[in-house]
Amino acid sequence: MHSAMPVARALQLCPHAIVLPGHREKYTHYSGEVMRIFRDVTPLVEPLSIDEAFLDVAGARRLLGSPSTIGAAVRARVLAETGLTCSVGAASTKFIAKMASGRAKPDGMLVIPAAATLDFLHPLPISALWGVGATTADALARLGIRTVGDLAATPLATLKNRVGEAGGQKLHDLSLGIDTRSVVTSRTEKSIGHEMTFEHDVADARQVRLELLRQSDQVAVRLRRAGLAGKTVALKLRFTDFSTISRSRTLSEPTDLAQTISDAARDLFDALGPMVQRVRLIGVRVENLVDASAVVHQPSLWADESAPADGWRDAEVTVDRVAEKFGHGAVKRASLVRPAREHPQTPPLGNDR
DNA sequence: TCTGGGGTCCTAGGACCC
DNA sequence: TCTGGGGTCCTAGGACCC
Repeated sequence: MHSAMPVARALQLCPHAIVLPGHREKYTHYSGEVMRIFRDVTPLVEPLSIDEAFLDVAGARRLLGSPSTIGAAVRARVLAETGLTCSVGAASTKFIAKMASGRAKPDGMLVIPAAATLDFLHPLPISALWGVGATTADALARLGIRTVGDLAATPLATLKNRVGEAGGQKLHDLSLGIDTRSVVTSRTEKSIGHEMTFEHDVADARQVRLELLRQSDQVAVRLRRAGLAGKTVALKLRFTDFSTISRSRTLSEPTDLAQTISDAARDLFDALGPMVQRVRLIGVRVENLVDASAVVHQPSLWADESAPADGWRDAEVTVDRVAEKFGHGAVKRASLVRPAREHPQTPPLGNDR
């Protein structure tokens, strides 16, 4: 058995295994404790996931000692204060440090001095590189590239040809130990979403819509807690045969409201037409996040019942038609194709609507 | 081997603008 | 009337990570 293995598969291999539920709150709590210890060492901490972070200790060396001294101290403190073991990788770049910590697992430490970087890197299989998964490893193997050393000896143009512009450049740089990224302490979230696999695949569209409503609500709550609003609503569907599709719509302004998110998600779902396959998973995600306090709310075209009926209704119909035909992103331009003089009764719509 | 839920980043094509 | 090159935005899909 190994990590990320489906429980069903694990039980096949090990029928007497005892399966325990997860405890997210506990993991979040301990994550906070561990990150606090990291921030005691240096303020330059970049959390990478719930249980890892980059620490820039360049400025702390005079005070705290060599990288291996600092690493040993961090490991000792985490164990003493949380009871958890952890692994440390130390190197002159983030990428090498990350790979070193991977080689140090479990419960170990590996320090790679700058001068030893290529000796450490080149014998490793390419699959050990951070960012190289099964697909990329296969594609490179077809070029006869198996180790990081092989990669370093491959012309950049060949790599770009095989795995794309950005991917090729990244692989080339990494194989030479080049990584100019610095430790970034604050990163803003790019998207917030929820998804869920049904217990049994679902054939009833109403049940799917109900779940979309629930997820939209959860996403909206998380957006508001984070003080964020998002402009794009994305729907994800996975079917019985595991095929997966996504549909998204960009709104005319960012939202953190469950109703707006849910309306968009439901529209995207309904636009797919009648369900031909049973649904295995659905998800709602809001992307293009911005600081909610920066969002200037335009008067809503749909909700304002005090507006002169004719003008609003007229505009509403146009906007609905445009949105239906060209997608919600096109609504911004809708008002531009209807000169105001043709509709003198239409109230001002605001600058960009 | 029938495959969770949270994310990030990249690509490619089309529409559109200057 | 047909044309280029650079750039942005939007959408769909996919690779990858923990």
